[in-house]
Amino acid sequence: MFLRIDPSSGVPIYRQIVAQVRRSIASGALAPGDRLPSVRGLAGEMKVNPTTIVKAYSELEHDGLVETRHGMGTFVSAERVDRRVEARSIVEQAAERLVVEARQLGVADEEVARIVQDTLNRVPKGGRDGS
Amino acid sequence: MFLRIDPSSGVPIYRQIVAQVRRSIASGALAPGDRLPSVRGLAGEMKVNPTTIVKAYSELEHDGLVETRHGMGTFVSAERVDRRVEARSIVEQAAERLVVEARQLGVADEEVARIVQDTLNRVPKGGRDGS
DNA sequence: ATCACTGTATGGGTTCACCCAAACAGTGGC
DNA sequence: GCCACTGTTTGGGTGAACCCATACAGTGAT
Repeated sequence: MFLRIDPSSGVPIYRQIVAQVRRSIASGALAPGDRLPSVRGLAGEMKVNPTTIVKAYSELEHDGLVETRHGMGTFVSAERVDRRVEARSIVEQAAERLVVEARQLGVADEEVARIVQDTLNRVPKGGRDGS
Repeated sequence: MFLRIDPSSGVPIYRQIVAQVRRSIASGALAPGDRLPSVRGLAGEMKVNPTTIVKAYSELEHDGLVETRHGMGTFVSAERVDRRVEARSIVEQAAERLVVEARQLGVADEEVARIVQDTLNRVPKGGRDGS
């Protein structure tokens, strides 16, 4: 399988899964329409509870990267993926600029994270919802 | 006093205090060398536990904005304040640009926070080497 | 209908952030 | 020493995040 996690890294398991699936999609290892491993199958493979996989897949679905159909499986979304990957990469670049700038100024990491969070809270959300 | 908090806003009390002290310093309401309200005094005023104030002051000290001397009080740091305020404001602007960009692209808040966190983890801290 | 797969929902245990009450400890004036 | 201030430390309660075990529910082939 294409997933490998580290249960003792402090990073929640379901987030590790989310991150790796995301990369697999971004890298093309998972193409639109492809089916992800089944909840039970993947859970058995990495010796985790199926609910944990569900949580990871739910988050991916909430972000529009995958679609799940009850009884059939979970699939990589068709259209929006490219846009999202692009968008993410743009945001990543912006984030990197931000971090580099902060580092040069000697601003602590926690500080940077806090500032971003504050900014997210401050700016009105507008209408965002998945689907 | 110059502090006003909202215990039911979801934002931790100690973080509200930190933010407001920070602004007071940035705006000049608190100058280098000034003494902050005592832990007990401030706690009594806003009907909170002294420990909560301590946590806020500790965070401010950790960021180099204030210095505390046991038995005497907590004081605004002398030198570094200006630089830090400036740095923070710069980072804030960068963060705002980042958020605005992310919003326009339809990237979810959690996603943005995650990207920033990932970037912080990815870029080496020590200030040596550039990826 | 049954079977073997798929995802979904519920309830419990562990861990951690946040806040509190109360006891501990330093400073300086009397 | 005593006292009235200052910051510090310890232990506990509440709630949320994370993970789990287990039972519930949809799909499609037989």
